[in-house]
Amino acid sequence: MKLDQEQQVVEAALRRRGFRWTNQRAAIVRTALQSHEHFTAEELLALCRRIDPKVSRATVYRTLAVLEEAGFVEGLDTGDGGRRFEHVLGHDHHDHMVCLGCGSIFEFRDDELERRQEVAAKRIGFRIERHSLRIHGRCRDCQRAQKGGDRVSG
Amino acid sequence: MKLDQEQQVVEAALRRRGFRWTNQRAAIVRTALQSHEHFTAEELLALCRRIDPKVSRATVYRTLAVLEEAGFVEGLDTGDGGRRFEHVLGHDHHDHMVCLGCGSIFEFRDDELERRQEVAAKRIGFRIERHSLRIHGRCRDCQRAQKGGDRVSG
DNA sequence: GTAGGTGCAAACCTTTTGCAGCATG
DNA sequence: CATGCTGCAAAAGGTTTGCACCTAC
Repeated sequence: MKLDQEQQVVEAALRRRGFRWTNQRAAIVRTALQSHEHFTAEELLALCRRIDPKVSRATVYRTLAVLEEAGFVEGLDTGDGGRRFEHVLGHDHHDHMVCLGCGSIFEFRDDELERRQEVAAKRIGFRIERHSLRIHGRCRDCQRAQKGGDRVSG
Repeated sequence: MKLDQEQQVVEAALRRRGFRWTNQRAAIVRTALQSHEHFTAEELLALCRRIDPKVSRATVYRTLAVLEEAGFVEGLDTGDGGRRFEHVLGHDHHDHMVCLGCGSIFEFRDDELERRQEVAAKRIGFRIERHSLRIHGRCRDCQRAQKGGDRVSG
């Protein structure tokens, strides 16, 4: 599925829900769809402003909330108080491993993992809306680089 | 293991790392150990002040950082920008479901879940140091309360 | 024409920091 | 008695909100 087509999917979905389709939203959606990185709200804002320099921060946040609610975007806490987002159109759901050495993010998916979570939730009558599994550790390269260097204090 | 004993474990560990043992830290550690809830920094501050009314917010944050670093406390993002903490002395590892309706936190543990993560990590040569699985959704009670009220707009 | 959306700036909330004074080791 | 810790208050992120204006439908 290509960009224009994806954008139309989002547009249609939002309209169907009674939202208006504004230039700002078009810019934001298009920018988010184009990004194959995990972006912050601030980064998204900067990128949007290349298309339309007067998109405001507030609109980016408001639109991200709409998109998240509609299921086109997923947010993940970075662990330092911030959040990053990714669009999920054409992606399968996946989880993340974050390298503490270099900050790289590795995506992975395991159906059994998903299933076990459903089971655990069902057991207590909990309805899952979303989840975030973040595994922190060291990627292959950083393990190699770290050999012999264990910290004790800052 | 009882409270005094646990507190001494923490004290000894911090001293060993070269930290001083102050009244404030004693109050904070004791309060954290006593709490079998997931507390926010602000809540911890309020509780500490019952023991010692002049403990400052800054000290609570600074001490939480030390405790987290030392592995006595674990922080978890609540998904709304905030964080909650729990002490891990005498606990097994577990994951969390956070209710978006009422904020309740449910703990659960699934060995297979842990195992699958190890497998996924091994597949790409990633070494896990820690992970956090947070499931966000609605608890049983909040699902009931929400029935029939599907939002379309704010 | 009228909701709903937008921009701006200020408010918010949680966490961090600079600095002078205090208390621990 | 030196250094690390503390309290205060201000600063620093990141996100939300009030309000008047604008625009899609």
